[in-house]
Amino acid sequence: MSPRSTRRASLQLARFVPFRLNRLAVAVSQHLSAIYRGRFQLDIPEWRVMATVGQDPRCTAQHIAASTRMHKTRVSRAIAHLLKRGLIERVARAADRREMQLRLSRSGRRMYAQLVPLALLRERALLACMSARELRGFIT
Amino acid sequence: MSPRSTRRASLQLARFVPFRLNRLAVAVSQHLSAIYRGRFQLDIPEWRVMATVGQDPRCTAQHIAASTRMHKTRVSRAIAHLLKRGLIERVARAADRREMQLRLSRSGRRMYAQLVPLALLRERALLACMSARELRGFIT
DNA sequence: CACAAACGGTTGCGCACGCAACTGTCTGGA
DNA sequence: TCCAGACAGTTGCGTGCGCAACCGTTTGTG
Repeated sequence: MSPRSTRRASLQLARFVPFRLNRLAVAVSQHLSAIYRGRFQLDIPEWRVMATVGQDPRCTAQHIAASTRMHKTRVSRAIAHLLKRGLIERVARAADRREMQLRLSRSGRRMYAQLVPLALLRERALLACMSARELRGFIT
Repeated sequence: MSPRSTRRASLQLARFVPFRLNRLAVAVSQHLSAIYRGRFQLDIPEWRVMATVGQDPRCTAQHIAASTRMHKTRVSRAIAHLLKRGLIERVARAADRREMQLRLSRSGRRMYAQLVPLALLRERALLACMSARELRGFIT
């Protein structure tokens, strides 16, 4: 019988699934974050906004917050940075002047075009490495 | 052929594995964090220190940092809190007066005894829910 | 034996975050 | 028609974090 199911259960942090899940996610996040920052000077919230706006050209801050599950203030500040850098543009919608429609600027589209294949490449590399080494052994 | 492997690859954030991994980890973390806080008034770094010290009664801050991969300042501050609350104790080691040996106090052991089964219970519940719904579908 | 480098642990500082409160806009009753 | 409540988005504030610099201790090499 494994130590996990002996009479008096013991807790080994290194085997505790929520902990391992978090550790893995942090490692992956930091890895990608370093790439985004080095290549595009984007942090993760900004990268997510770029990715979301790029795939849905009529999206709004609200929509980004909902689909990425980021806090609306985090979204707001990321958008502010991207606006200042001229990577995205904002148009007030006549139908409802509260919400602002977001879309990539010309330079934003240029960045997005580089960003997408790089992200997909990294995802593939991680999955290749993970599904063999990590993900298989992760649950067991 | 799936949209992911068409000629011009597209990036859907909601399908992007690093993003989903992070989202899942955050959700699990917040779930547990709320429990730890509500039940024991512990945040996550403090909880990790309790778990590590509890399972290795001659451990040191250095050891905690290495095994949990937390930054040493984060560990230091968590230890400071737990000391102030009297949940752990610290003894200078004669062999090397730089490192401090950590162990649970009486009340710390009492808390630890409640903490372990609760954590294992939550892990089991999460795995039951995840391996069916999330983890299976996560990779696909 | 001495001193520079390494090491365990702490602290000052700047920064990103979430909460709560705010502004401006829209909506649905009474 | 009007106004209370909801909603999109922003901002002030307190907090927790990581970096870098620090203190005291140990180690190894001349």
